[in-house]
Amino acid sequence: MNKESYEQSYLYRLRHSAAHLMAQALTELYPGVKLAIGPPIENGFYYDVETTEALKEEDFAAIEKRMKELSKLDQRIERKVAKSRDEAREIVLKECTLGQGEAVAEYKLQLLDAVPEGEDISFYDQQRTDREGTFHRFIDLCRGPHVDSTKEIKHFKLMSLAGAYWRGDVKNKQLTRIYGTAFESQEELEQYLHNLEEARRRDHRILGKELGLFMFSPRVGPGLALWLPKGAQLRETMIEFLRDEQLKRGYEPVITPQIASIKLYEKSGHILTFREKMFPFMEDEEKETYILKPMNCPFHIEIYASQIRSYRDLPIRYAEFGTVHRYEQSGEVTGILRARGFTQDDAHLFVTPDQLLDEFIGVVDIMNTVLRKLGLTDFRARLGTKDPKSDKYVGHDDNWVAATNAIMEACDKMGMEYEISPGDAAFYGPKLDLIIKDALGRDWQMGTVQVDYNLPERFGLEYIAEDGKPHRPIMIHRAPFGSLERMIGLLTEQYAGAFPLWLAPVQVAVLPIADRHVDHAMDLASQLKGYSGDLGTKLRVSVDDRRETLGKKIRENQLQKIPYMLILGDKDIENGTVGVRSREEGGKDLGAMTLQAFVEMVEKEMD
RNA sequence: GCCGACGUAGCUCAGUGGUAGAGCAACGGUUUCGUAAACCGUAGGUCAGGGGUUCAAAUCCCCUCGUCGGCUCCA
Repeated sequence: MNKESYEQSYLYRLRHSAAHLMAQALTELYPGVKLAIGPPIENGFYYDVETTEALKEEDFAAIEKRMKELSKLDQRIERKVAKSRDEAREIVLKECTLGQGEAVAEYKLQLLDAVPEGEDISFYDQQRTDREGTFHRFIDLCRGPHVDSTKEIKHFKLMSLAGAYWRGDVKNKQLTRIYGTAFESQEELEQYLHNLEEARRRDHRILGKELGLFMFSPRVGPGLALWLPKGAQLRETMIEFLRDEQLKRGYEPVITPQIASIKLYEKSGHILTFREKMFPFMEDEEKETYILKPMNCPFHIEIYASQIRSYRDLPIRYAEFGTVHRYEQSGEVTGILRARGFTQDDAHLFVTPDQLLDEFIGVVDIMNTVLRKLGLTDFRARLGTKDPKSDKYVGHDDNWVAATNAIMEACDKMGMEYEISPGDAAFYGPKLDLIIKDALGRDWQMGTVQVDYNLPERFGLEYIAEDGKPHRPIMIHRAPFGSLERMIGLLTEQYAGAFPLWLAPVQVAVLPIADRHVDHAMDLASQLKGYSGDLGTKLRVSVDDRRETLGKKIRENQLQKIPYMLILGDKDIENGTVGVRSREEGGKDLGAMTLQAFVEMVEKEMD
């Protein structure tokens, strides 16, 4: 179901009503609770509240119990429209607060003020007297729509608690957000919970450990990954792929240091706009301050600026797999999807205004090539623009407008659809980002292209044009993966660890059946690796020479998601064949074939 | 950083105030095996760290660190 049809659906209304039912239970159980907002969301609903005492997850059982009781009362949910803003205010203060007045109406009054002029101000009212004669009522300022009766809300579960800033602003008070979910049937609810469990098994942090890709150590520090041999191989493979692709397209590799004097960052504007994301500064004995690099761009700019550049030299495309460190807040670190140290597949293009459009299109093309190769199809593009209200940007508005227009023009020309997201620009310019969901449905920004008029200006970059006069180049910042860490984390989840053959850290496992087959297995592996023989291939091969049963070796290599196993016993040695097993379909026996035939098969698969 | 949850052997987990456990992995031995876990044995723990309550703490309380779900922020 897509977003639009979901928002029109009964399920969406049901969840919205479930949020109200939860709020009703909360007002009864916690007198004095201040209600803020409670919308339906992608997989359920939440309500933000302010309570006098901190809520705990152990309170959920009591809240759910009361919700069930209130549901059974069969309260009719009725829509009421206030005749005027004043009347609406009266309802909020007198009825919504159930006599507690202004003390609990704080957020609702603010929401009322935010209802645009001319729009209906509606309330949803649910009430009933129970068998003991107690009157229950809940009326809430709300656009709706809702279901007809609380009786319809039967299959729900409270999921988690979180702090959430009022109106999403850190400067505001932090409220308590209660997340829940609701479905039309018990089966669907259980299916959803089951799917959550399944998604957890695809989590890159779990697979990363099981498959030996990467690890973290508290002695190294949060968000600082240690890459294990298989994970490092994966990185090398991805780097090799992209490096070739870039060389083909006229990129030139450069290499720059991990730290630089603070002067570089004063010039770039990082100190003004990026400081809180940088690791603590270092000071040497001469009192020079150094900074661990959070971005590669100023370094590439220094290389550009080191010589007089002619328009004949442009475009210049400097590429670097540049490792950067950013001091992410402690609660924000998420495995390798959000780390404190990560490597960008970075490049900076210095172009003339005439070249901008073509170069931008060239970058989008390389991104498409990358996505296709990696098999990522489920992504969306987002144009991050400047938030006019924020002061976290550098440069003149004219530059911003020109850069934003350039991106839109290029996208239109390529027929690329995108959504505009104000406030998601980089501090120096607007950007086009690719957004992909992880196993748990969270959005992550992956590849990015950014058009930048501002850093060239700050650094006074020039090239000599045909007219013999200095002109200012435009920069394109771009990273098709985004970062190796995030991309590998995401790919791990997309493929549930079963990487495509070209990417798999170990492509082939050779399994000798008994000790007497080990020498032969070693020889075979050496040929497949291209170290001996004339198979004309270079595969990544392991030999499982442990003294274990064949069944066990197969099981463990299958769990390691190794694409092919070659089983080697007396029959094979006699016939000059190997028994080939594919990891597909839970392990498929492809029968005996010659090594040559096997190599032809895998080479074809990798084309 | 903030709100909530969690932290027991290398891994997955059991153990709710009274002598720290299991499976897998490791190690030693036996087995040499044809498509998803051979058999027997051995060893392994400051119960994340620190402080407190108690005759007694893995278990209750406080602090710190780390991890997880969110918020904010981001490749």
